Amino acid sequence: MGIAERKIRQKEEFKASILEAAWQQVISDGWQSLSIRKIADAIEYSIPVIYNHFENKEAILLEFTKEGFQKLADTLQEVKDQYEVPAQQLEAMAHAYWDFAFDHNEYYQLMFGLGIPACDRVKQIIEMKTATGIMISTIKEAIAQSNHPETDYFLKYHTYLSILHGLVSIQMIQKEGKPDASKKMILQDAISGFIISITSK
Amino acid sequence: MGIAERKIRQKEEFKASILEAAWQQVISDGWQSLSIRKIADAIEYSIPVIYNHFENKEAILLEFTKEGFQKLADTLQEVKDQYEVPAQQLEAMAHAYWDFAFDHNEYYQLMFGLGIPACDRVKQIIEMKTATGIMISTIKEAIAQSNHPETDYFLKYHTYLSILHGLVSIQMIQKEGKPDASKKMILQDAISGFIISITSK
DNA sequence: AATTTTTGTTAACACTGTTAACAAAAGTAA
DNA sequence: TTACTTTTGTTAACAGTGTTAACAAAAATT
Repeated sequence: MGIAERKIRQKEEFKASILEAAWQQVISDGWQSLSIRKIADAIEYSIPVIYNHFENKEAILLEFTKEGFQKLADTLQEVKDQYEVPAQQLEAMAHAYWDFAFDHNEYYQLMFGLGIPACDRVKQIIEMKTATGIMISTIKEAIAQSNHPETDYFLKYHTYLSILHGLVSIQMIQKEGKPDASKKMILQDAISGFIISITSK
Repeated sequence: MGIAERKIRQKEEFKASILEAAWQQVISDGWQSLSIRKIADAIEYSIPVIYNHFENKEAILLEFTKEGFQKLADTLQEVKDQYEVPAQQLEAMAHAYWDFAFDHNEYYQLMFGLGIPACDRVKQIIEMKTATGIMISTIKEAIAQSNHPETDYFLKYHTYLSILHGLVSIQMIQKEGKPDASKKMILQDAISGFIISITSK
């Protein structure tokens, strides 16, 4: 009986079409002006059908948040694989992180900014752990090869991520769109300082 | 004729009472659930009176943002004055920044986070320039006394602020309330690395 | 005392997210 | 095919939001 399978397939397609319409909204007018009504309007269905597929609006945004972390994780892994030395990996990943933030502005804002972090549920985003896992492992490797292998890797990871997020978000507040290449010097400056603090004393 | 003066005084008081009611709302339920209606209810007036004193809701939040930057500037200046050596000043200011962020959580979220930074108007907050001015001048002094007086101070300032904001906001996303003292080691770690990058090669 | 200005209110508009009540279509069983 | 059940979708409403136009009341001015 392929009938049941067709049904769940259609359900998946419907869900995807909702997300697609929602994403269209997000990239054209920002996630703040995303509304259930506009989504319903776009897919030419009534409002409550959306609630058959998503518990609420937050669930839709959560979907994008997950997507964002998955994309970030993929990007980081890809970049990491292009190098051998942990220090080089950390530097390359920092630049990739920066590029991701500005190339996928909407994702980044959903993942971090936005003020509706739904702090409780943040830990339940396993895609986030994927991304952080890649960073942590690289930090660990860098520390292992350094002159101070007893260094607290979690502290260093936290520092690494904070520097990256800080640079990105300060830049985002001041300017919209991707900043010019000269602004990347700030990233280079901060991240090389960080790497030195690990590799050598 | 003290009559005109009384009027503007009353107007000021009214404005202040609006802000007070609003702030009460903010600290009890967060700025996201602040509403004009609740304010009107609290001050026992009808809704439109608020619009006689504030252009819109954003103007009210902007007021708090300014207040926040002013408080931050005051705090930084006060801490800075307790030290002589720029490097020590930078370190102390970093800790003061951290404490401010968590002691005045609501202010900090309005000042940076929140996703409604109203990017256009951000530059018009002169209180922000006051705060950044204090940091920049200290960075300049630190660079002047270093072995590399030709270092780009604006780049270093940007790095300094990014590290601080990054540390704070990452911490805020993961936990609510003030983090335990051990978490401050991360700040210590990052900021001492930064200071070394200025003072010595 | 009449008139203008300020101040405040009521009521509405145009939006939000969300849900209860109900109709229509689709699938199942006799 | 007919009767029944389940899924799917719609209409209409509730409870909110920011904002504003039209109007009444109070205060100040002439």
